[in-house]
Amino acid sequence: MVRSHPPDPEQFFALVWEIVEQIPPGSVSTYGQIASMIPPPPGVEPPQYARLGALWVGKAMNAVPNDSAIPWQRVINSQGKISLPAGSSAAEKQRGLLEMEGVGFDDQGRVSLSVVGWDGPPAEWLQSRGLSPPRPLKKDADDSAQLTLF
DNA sequence: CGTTTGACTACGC
DNA sequence: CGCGTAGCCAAAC
Repeated sequence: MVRSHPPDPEQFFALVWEIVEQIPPGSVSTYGQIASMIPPPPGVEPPQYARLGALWVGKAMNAVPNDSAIPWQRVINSQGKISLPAGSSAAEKQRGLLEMEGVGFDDQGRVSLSVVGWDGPPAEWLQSRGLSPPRPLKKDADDSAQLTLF
């Protein structure tokens, strides 16, 4: 880890949560993708933010109040896997919530980001908040289905 | 009070 | 495709 918190955690977290609320059921986003929509906070250089942004989004997810309606379960890591400790009750809960939304996992515990990956909020939504379009998701978590289509 | 350990990710073997 | 590493801060142990 580097800097374990953004300069203004509360403001950064609120922005992250607002974005996460836009993720529709059955879709997932990643820590890095969400970070890519948020510009570097004042005083944070872009290279530093590139390293830390995803970690800070993770902090924001960790800080989601228990009773909130924020769909925290729809945020996973860039590999398409759940980032909570494998086998933990929290990880099981996250997987269960996603499966209830129709998100499927392969035998390695990964989702197919090319199938359920989110493409971000509408451009005007982002624009009105000074945010950027998300960086495209990796496609490595592809299931073999796409390959066998050919 | 020294160590450990992060809701991460890109990159090199 | 899987595994280790850098990044170099801070709070929990």
